[in-house]
Amino acid sequence: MSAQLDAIFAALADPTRRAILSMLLEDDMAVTDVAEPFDMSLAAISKHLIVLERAGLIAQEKRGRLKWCKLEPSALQSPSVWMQGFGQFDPVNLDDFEKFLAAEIKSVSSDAGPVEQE
Amino acid sequence: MSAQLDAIFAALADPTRRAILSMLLEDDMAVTDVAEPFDMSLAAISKHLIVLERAGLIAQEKRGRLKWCKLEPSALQSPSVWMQGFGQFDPVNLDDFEKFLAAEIKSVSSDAGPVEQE
DNA sequence: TTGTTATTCAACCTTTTGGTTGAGGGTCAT
DNA sequence: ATGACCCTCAACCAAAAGGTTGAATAACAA
Repeated sequence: MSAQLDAIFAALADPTRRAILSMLLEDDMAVTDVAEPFDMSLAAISKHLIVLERAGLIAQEKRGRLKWCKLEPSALQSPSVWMQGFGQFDPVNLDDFEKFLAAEIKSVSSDAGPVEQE
Repeated sequence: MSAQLDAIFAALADPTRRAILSMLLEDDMAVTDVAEPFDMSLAAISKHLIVLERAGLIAQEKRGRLKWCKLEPSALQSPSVWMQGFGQFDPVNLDDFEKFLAAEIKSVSSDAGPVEQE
């Protein structure tokens, strides 16, 4: 449905949220741990996570007092299919992806996100 | 860069803009012709086209008094690569795309977009 | 029980988004 | 030159987005 694509693309349009997804690619994390590298309030991160969940990009499961967040990569399939129809791209390879991911993480950490260097 | 992904995903998050892209997939069009099927002002469509152009998803070229809009499919490559890295999808095939596109157009025409039926 | 930790909720604020209308500037035909 | 057509600009508006703070809830630990 159209609204689902709306939600997914809107969720992906924010660099903080994309950075969160990249973090979750490595491991499931609790909310506080997701928030740790960002220079913004926990409540703000909590909101971002809700946006991601509404879009179906992550799932959140409460265990004890921690709420675990895990990636739902299959949610990216429909927008990916939608997009690919527009171009005659070469089949995507993981090397390209690593490159983009590295650039993304670097730029996010310098203006919006994880603060590792200062 | 991160800001470019921001702009592209944000541009794709609106169903009117996605419908415009789908229309341009079939043919280059002038602004007025792009606007014709939509139930909104020409100025609104003009703004949508500017958003799409800023994101690099279309190019606009003025010839005479008409301003032609054409798709720039290559702009979709980087976000597509970014997204694909999250899933282990099957290679995308065009049949899947046709299906999604049909559903998209249908749903857009019933709530936000081209008004063919009344 | 008391306190600490984890997360969300509620209220608020500012900026952005998506739409409107009306005026105006090019471009073409007569 | 006059007028019709194509498109954008400017000013405005309502709603949504993205952030804040402070209080509230829930689960564990002492």
